[in-house]
Amino acid sequence: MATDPFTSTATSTTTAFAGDANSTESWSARVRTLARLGRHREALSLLRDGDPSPPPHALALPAAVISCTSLSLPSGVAQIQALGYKRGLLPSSDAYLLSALLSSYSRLSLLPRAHQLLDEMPLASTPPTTLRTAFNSLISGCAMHALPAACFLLFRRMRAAGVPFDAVTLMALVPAAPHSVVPQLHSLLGKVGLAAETTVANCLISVYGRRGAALARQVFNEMPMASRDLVSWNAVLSAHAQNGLAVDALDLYSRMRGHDGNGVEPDAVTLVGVLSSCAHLGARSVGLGVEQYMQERLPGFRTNLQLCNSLINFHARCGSLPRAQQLFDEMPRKSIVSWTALITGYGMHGHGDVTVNLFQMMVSEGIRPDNVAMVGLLSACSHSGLYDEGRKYFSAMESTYQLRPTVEHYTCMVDLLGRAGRLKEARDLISSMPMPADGAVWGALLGACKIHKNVEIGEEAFEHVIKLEPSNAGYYVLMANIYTDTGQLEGVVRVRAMMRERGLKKEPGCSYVEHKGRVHLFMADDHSHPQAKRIYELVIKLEHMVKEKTGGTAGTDGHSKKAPVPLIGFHSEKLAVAFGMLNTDGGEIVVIKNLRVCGDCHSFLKTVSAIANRAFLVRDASRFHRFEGGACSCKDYW
DNA sequence: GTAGGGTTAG
Repeated sequence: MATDPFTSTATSTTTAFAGDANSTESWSARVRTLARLGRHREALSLLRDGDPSPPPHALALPAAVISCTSLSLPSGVAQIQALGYKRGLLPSSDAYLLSALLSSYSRLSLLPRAHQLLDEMPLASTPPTTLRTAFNSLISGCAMHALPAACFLLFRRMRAAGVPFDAVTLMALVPAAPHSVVPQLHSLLGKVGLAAETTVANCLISVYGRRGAALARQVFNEMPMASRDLVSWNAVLSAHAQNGLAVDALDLYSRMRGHDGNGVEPDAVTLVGVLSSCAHLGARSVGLGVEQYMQERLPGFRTNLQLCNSLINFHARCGSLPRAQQLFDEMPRKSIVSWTALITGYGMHGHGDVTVNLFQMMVSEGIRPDNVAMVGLLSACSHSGLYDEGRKYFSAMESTYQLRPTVEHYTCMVDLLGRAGRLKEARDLISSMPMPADGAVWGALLGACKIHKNVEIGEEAFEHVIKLEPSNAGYYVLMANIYTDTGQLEGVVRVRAMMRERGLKKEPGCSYVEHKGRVHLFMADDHSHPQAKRIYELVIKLEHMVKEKTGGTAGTDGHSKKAPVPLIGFHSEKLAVAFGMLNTDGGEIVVIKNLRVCGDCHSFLKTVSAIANRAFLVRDASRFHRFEGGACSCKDYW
């Protein structure tokens, strides 16, 4: 191979080793320096072509192995190995060369050669520390190739031969281990006094974090403050962000930046986790603060694909869709994640047409959709009422894109069919699923029954959903609302009794608005805000104006049609909007809400947007509603 | 001079 700087002179490897007369640094040391700088071709040329006096020092060889590995030159590695035997460094006298070779063969997917090399080492006459690093290298190699059984077989051999293990051994084993074994390794680490080391604790935090945040948090909490480094913070923060504990993730972020952080500065990894949590919560001010930090302190962030994707996702899901689009357009390189973030954002805003176009553009750029992109597309179709497109893309999953629909895709389809009023079809789709339906699927059907006031199918969905998620209060509330809407008060009483028996409380609704850098949070019927008096006065005034304008039937939910319409409590979004109107003169008021907007608030906000000539952008639990001029961007389809 | 920790989208 002409491009192979090492094997091209295969016959002269031992005679043509180079020196560098002009350097006071020994040329062997220069090989190492060049390799360390990533100048692998130069390192190998020097080793191959220079004046071979003095002959290469043993310490040049591991560096050369690393260079060959980086350049994917297995034949070069083999030559160095041959040289190692000739010089008596192998099979067991140079621990560094052994480690480099074992790791190199693993990285080059030549595990049998690595095993062979290890097997050649004479157990009795090799120093235990050399054996230890050799085993560590190969265990790490097997872990790299996701071969847990091979890792543990080596570990067992190691212990049977009386070879000591260390933190490196266990840090290779922990991520490879089946989850049930991790606590055993953890206690082994504790017994030998290694669990407190920063790198070991970090490894445990990240592995525990894959299955919930509790154990990850425990390890983090048990670390002495001073030994927590950036990686410790990143690992524990990500553990929370990835397990849906966004509030805790943001709490950790603020602790990290404060006294507890001990001067640790967030990096791109930190910010990816923080932005993801902001996107989930709708924590606009925190996310915008992160963006500012990136611009000031991480000038290279635009070349960091993951970080850019997180920022796009944040903007797409927290209100500034144009900013998301702008960032997307400016990206030098996009991945499917970038596309999916934007697709999902347009979907949440109800721009189904844009979503479908984006999806087609993505495909025409040669990006094959994955399951996540399809969830974004299908849920966009459902939010926009694109019934035919939704069905088309669902069936294209298998026929065109070779993707097997998951339970989430079925959930989107049940939602799509259900919203379109095809409740029986939706129910039949659930029965046809090749996998067991989960709570979300039945919940989607239940939600559709709420929209279409269908008690019969609603009861069926309810029965299933409470078996699967007995403690999710939202489903009981949905069922009770179906009974309310259809005038079946005994049903309401029955569901409320179930909730009481099971100790379930409706999750309190809350909304917030940001104003002048501060977050103003409102709960339903909440009087704690300093401006509460004025806010309530405005809501009551608006209620009266709305009633006049709509002829006294404000709610669309069929709430008591007779005589004086009672105010339907003071839902948090009304309070938040009123606060926004009192404190700003124009422009859009952005409200983030934890639950879905109810029918009454929805028609209230539509009418108020016309009366007051203001625009409200409300992000609820599943999408955006933009109220302007008496209408909502969801076209009453949500 | 060798082996070794953290990352996004529904």
